[in-house]
Amino acid sequence: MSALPSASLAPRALYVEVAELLRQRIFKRELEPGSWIDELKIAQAYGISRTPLREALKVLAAEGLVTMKVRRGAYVTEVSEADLADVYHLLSLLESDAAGAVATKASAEQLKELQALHMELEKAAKNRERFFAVNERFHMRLLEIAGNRWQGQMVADLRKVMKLNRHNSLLKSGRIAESLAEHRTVMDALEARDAAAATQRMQEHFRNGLEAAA
Amino acid sequence: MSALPSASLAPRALYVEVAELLRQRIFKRELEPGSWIDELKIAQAYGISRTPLREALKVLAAEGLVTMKVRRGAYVTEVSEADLADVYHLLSLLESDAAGAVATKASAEQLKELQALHMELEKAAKNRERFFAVNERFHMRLLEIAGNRWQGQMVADLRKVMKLNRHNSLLKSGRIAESLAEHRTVMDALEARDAAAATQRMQEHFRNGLEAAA
DNA sequence: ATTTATAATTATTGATGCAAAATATTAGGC
DNA sequence: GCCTAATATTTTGCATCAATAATTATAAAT
Repeated sequence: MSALPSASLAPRALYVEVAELLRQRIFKRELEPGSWIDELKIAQAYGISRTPLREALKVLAAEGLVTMKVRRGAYVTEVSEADLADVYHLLSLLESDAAGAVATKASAEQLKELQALHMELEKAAKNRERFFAVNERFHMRLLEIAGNRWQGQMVADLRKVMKLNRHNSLLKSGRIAESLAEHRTVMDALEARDAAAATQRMQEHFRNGLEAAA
Repeated sequence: MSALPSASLAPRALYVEVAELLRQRIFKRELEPGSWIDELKIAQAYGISRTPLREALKVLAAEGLVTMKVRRGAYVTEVSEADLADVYHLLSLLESDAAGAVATKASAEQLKELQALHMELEKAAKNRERFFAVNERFHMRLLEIAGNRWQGQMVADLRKVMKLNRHNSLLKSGRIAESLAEHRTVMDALEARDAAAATQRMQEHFRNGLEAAA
């Protein structure tokens, strides 16, 4: 029925395109956790065949967003509170390590870039939607600068899984001011080139986030 | 031409089966890193269609074993020395954290289990092939006991990627005795329920492994 | 009335076919 | 003799089709 977004400049395969669309629908909770994903319905709605759709579902399964059951199709993954704690623990471990790496290896330009993102974050404090978007960009840029692509991929996947849980602490508006203050201390440590401090500040940032979620 | 292994007790989908076969062929270097994967050839060799094969390739791509290029098919991932260092770094981070968790939360039975695996490892010191197999089981069991399924999945995937590199330090026979001694110190820390020590011993274990690879 | 067995419907999984794109090959021109 | 252009072949990617398995509904028997 509805046409898919036209091919971008760098033409992606259809299954990649569909995977992205489904990701967004899952994050928007149009597809609820635990619910079955009707292949036929979605294929018809998008006006595509089931082949690229099934390939897209396997990509999402690898990311942890959907769960494949044998002969029963794909289901949106349900993330329990315990799961959320596990994911938080890993994000803390991986991102605090990355912060330490950035403190030592980042170029002056890269630190400036992070500083700019942090300023943007401060300006976005009133707009929840925008705050979360900029916050995500800051964290992912930090991982990029850390320069370990496997680490970056893992953090990206974990952050996706985190979005599945509605009790995601980052959604609590009361946390924004505190979150911003913690970010500031991380930036300070980075600019002081203090790896140990950067690691610890980032750990605290996550610990506070988890406590707010509990 | 050749028939696939018959369905096991818990029937898996064909694409899962094929993914496992390809994994083994990649680890055996029948499919060399950097080489192109001929879909048609493999599908015919296994007597299957390209559909489940393509799904299997996407699973392997998610694990990092193969790399998909748009309109150019699948290639066995090439792992550089720099990549190997990155992977080692992450394994160190994730597994040392797991060791700390196990030191505090493992039951007496679970520690006994690890102890048994370690004894098996000592007995396998002369047989390289067997040593590596038992070593892998020990490390993966540790992750299971740590109880964070995402962490376990990540370590499993990273270990697969590590196997792609021929200069994998674990393949150096000279390291076996040292590796065994380091394992012993990890076990001691676990049995002493000393989380900090367990974490540190495991970190050292990986640091030594990486240095041996360089 | 409840349970079991059988039949029908529905959905997943795997195979086949087709079109577009990329690569290789060959012919023609400079 | 080499470079360029056109053609042919190969291969990916998507769609359609067929078959197998599972679930649901229905009917019969205890």
